[in-house]
Amino acid sequence: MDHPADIDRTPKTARGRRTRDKLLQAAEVEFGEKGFHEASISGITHRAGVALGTFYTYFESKEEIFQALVPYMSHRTRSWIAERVADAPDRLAAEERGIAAFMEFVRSHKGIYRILSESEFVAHDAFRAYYDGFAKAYCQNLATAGKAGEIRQGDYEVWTWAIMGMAVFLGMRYSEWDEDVPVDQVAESVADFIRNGLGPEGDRR
Amino acid sequence: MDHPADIDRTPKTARGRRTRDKLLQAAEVEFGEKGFHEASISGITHRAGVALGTFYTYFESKEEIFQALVPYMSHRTRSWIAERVADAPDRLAAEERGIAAFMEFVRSHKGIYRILSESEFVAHDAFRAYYDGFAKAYCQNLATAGKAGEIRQGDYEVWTWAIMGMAVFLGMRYSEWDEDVPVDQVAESVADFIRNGLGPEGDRR
DNA sequence: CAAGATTATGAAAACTGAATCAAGTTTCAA
DNA sequence: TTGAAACTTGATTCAGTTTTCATAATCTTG
Repeated sequence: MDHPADIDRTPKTARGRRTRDKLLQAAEVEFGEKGFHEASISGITHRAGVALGTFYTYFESKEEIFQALVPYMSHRTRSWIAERVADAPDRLAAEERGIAAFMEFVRSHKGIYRILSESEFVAHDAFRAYYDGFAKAYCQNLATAGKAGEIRQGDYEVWTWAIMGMAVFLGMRYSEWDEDVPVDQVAESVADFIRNGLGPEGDRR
Repeated sequence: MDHPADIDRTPKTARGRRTRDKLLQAAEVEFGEKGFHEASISGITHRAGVALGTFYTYFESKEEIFQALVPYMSHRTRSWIAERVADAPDRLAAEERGIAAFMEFVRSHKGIYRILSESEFVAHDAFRAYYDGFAKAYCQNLATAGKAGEIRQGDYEVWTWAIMGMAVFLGMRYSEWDEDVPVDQVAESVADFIRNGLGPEGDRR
């Protein structure tokens, strides 16, 4: 697994950029379908309609192309959600829409979801950067909402990670494993949880 | 990757059982340290102090021994938590202790936690069985607490998955990635969230 | 349009690690 | 004590992959 050192593999022409893109798109399908371990470089070049050797013009290894995929996937996820949350009247409404949007995203982009999840083991740095970045923005949102009196004061960072975890697990359970329950119904139940907690009525403390 | 079909690989003698156990223990270390992809069968047999061929007396493949590991790991996780939650006065106290226990478990058993997480991709059936089983018991607990008036009525299944997601993400963030924040402090913040939600004070609906 | 740079090709070489197997050792029931 | 079954060994085989490289095609620039 040794490579010709750190050569510059950036495409210099339009053709090069096109080919690199074809490889990335093909990799998205290949990894999404087979997972990292089962995927092969020849599978990727085959899907891209390109010779095997061409791969090494732009990437050093299977790991590297996978890694290159993660920021792009994470960007797509975040913009999908952002679009659908943009016009929420307040933070708590945004939470409900955000969960619903995330679940819809997983249902319609199984491959991306899989790549993002698997990156925890294959491209750990990219994975961590993705969640750290998301969390930072999210935490900021909570703090702002806190100032505006839309939500309580508290440990926003911990709450951020708690909510991200909720979303990911609900996406796994109700979008990846089983699509029978309508997204909005799940989102409503979580939103209720996020707003009111589980404590008995009239017994807040 | 084809194997001599479905031969009976159960050990028949005490020596056999011992060797199989050595292999499982070695596999726990090897997988925990390197992850599935990087781990090798020769690495496992080496750690077990056993010849390469011996592996195939008891297991068919790397996948199979990994799979065999998951139920055992999941059992250890659940009993660790159960022990520490047993004497909680009520459900909401149990939640707080449960999160803290889980986070402590991750801190002190990194390898096991890693295997369990990675099983999503390597031994998907075992992974799913683990979470389905856990969720079922958990959901039951919530329902009982609901009847007893310790928590509100609601969609216990969705809430169950939400809470499991919280725990997993908080474990990742505050036990795997960064152990600086004390476990109890995180647990307290989540417990507050679980009890009261984020909605502004005196504005429950 | 010529020449230099970039990109594309795919057969072949190198590599990797799983899987086999024939030969030897240990166990244990009779 | 004995011998058949269970177990162990590790060099070798093997299937599949990655990686290289010489050659060719294509762009780009002056």
